[in-house]
Amino acid sequence: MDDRVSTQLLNWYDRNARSLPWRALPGEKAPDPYRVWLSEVMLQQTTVAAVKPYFQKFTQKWPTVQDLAAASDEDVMAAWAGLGYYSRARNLAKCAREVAEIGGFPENEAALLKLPGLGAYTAAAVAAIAFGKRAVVVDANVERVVARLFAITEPLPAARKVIREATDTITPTERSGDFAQAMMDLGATICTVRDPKCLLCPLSVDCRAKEAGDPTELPKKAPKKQRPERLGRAFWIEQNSKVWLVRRPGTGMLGGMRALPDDGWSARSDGHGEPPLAGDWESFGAIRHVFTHFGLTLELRAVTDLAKQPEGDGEWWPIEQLEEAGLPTAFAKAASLALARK
DNA sequence: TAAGCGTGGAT
DNA sequence: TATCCAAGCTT
Repeated sequence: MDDRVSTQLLNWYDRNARSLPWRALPGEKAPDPYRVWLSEVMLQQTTVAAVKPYFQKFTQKWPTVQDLAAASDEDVMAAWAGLGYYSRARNLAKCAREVAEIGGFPENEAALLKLPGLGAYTAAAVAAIAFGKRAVVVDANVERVVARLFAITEPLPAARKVIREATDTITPTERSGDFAQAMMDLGATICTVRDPKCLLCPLSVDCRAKEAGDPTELPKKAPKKQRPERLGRAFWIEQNSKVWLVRRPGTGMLGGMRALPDDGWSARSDGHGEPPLAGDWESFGAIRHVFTHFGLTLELRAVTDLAKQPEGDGEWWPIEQLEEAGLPTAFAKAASLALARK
């Protein structure tokens, strides 16, 4: 049934492919590797809807990988603000410089895998989509489709190896990039987590989960542990219509991003509560934000009458232009508390 | 292998 | 409101 699966799927894709900004239109030549790579990195654990405006912004600002390679870390991080998983932005800039240095993207999967920010999925996807290489592309969509197609009942993540092997058996030699995108489109629009549209599925004839009854039972997943809660404080230090912003350390939580000074909630459990300098601090309320591995209540404390200047690595930022600072969402929410007071 | 790492939309 | 989840990578 292997050939039938890929044939059916590619026929379906020819009629139903989603039109996306980083895709070549049907009949066009292969898409620009830079755009493929950029979109794939942005799409890591991120929805198509969230990526679209960022992809537009980045390709407008930096039309080629050479342009991106020439950009400062600061500008790249600020442009990425709000998209999440900020190590992607750090690696994006690093990768662009490596690629520009060697004169273009490597075309084979093994070489792509060595670039920063490209793991098994992204290296395979770029090799297949941008360079027409046969590669076994497995993302969360493919995991779901394949687990159902082959009725693989072992829970994730342990099932990854078996799922990859099964995907290998149905990946065609020709058009493996289209095949990968077709699998992802199918997973996103037909073979969905809840309420799969089996009546519209080009693979339903071969689907063992459908045959067994309820495809939504697959893939099984290991239970996840509950999310702890933390309490932290951010500090609004204002003077002459400017606010004091710091640059967070290059690695770890929100690494490399501009931020309000805080009391260390990201590096420990609760923050220590101590403001960065002495003064007459006032409470501006609190916001709530949920990260992947903990929930945060973030109190905002403010001082506008400075006894002495803040010290260390930071900058006075015009409050009128706070949008352009590129604050990650938790701090952007906190800042909105201060702005609401004006 | 498991944990750390964001965010917003859907349900 | 709470939970789940998305075109995963790094250490």
